[in-house]
Amino acid sequence: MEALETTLRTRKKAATRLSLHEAALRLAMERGLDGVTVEDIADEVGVSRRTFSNYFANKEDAVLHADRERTRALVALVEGRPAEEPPWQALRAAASELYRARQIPDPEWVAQLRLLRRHPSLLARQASDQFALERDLAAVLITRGHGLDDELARLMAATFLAAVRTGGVLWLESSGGQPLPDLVDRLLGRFQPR
Amino acid sequence: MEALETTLRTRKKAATRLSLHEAALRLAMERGLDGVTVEDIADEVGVSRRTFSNYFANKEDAVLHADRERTRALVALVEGRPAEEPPWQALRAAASELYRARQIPDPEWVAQLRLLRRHPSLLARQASDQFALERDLAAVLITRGHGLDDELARLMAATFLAAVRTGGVLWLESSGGQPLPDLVDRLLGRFQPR
DNA sequence: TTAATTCTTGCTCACTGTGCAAACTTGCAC
DNA sequence: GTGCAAGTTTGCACAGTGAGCAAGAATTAA
Repeated sequence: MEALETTLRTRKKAATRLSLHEAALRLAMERGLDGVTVEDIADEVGVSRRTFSNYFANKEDAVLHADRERTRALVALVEGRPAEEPPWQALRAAASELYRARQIPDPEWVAQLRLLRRHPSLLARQASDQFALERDLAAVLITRGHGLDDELARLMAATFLAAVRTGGVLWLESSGGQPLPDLVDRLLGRFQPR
Repeated sequence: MEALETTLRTRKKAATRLSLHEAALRLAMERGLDGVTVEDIADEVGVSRRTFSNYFANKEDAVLHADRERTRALVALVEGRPAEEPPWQALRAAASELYRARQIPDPEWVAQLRLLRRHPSLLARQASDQFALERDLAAVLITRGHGLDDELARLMAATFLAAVRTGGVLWLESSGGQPLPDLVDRLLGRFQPR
């Protein structure tokens, strides 16, 4: 996982993408998503509007870049869990790992959650991203065995992601009254897979 | 439920909205969503582009109109279930009722599902619609009592809608090998929050 | 150094979403 | 029916968007 191909070109691309994402998030926080144009974001980073389009299809995508990556990471974590672990337990453990891997509450993450609440169009994109990964997650679960059929795998993946998302929402609504990881883990514990 | 306020004005509006929805769905089926402009849809119905905008924010919304209504109906059905029914059972029953209430497979519904599969942007909107209703559904569940706390209610609502959505996807993938209602009911029986 | 590959940019164009004001339609009370 | 209030449709204008294309710049591999 460390053998990232890291040529100058690759690094520059990653940096630009990250900058665009950060600028998008920051500007959207300051002025609201509607108060920001694609051009504003591009200007902020010092690239052309056209270049922005080379990286992201629209501002929503730019804002949600980190969220997408997070979900991708989550799937990878599930993949990395010990094979003998039962599916639902592996999912719970992967979620815990995800939270443990970064400072909580990650300020950027919180900023994103807040934006999500105010802007339904963001929610829509986020969901779309998650759906795209539902398939992948289900595939990972099936590969892990444990006699999971396609149907149950899909259902678990959908349920799991819904629970994680709901955790975020609830946590934000409760103004962080309790640690996010605990909340999510409790939610995940409230299911009875069979 | 029958005492619909039905003035000419109201009926005309409903008719226009429905026509726009149907035109949007039909054209999208014929040419793919990207091959259809808002103007095409408006022309088809004999109304201006501006008027389209008075009814729907964009073509995705127009295509998904019926889906939105369906989910709304589902929430209403849950609300109508006997109070003594435990929450998850009420949800299952409501889903059954929803399917029973119309011909299966409803050709329009199938058309929509097919479009959803081909166009991620539709998935995004659909999700957004469902999220909006998750809150309402959770509220209904809480009103029904049974000692549901807010957290579990939200989790149940999210899980339930995810399962219903997954049912649709799986059914479509399996080319309708089994009746959709049965599939969804089995899913709902396999996985439940407690 | 050179040639090939990849990335950035500006230009253009069709399409979109919305504010606004003028016409038009409908509802309702007389 | 007439007339007025309330609601609806339309055209117009305008800023913003996403994508194709080709010229030029940067990076890579030789």
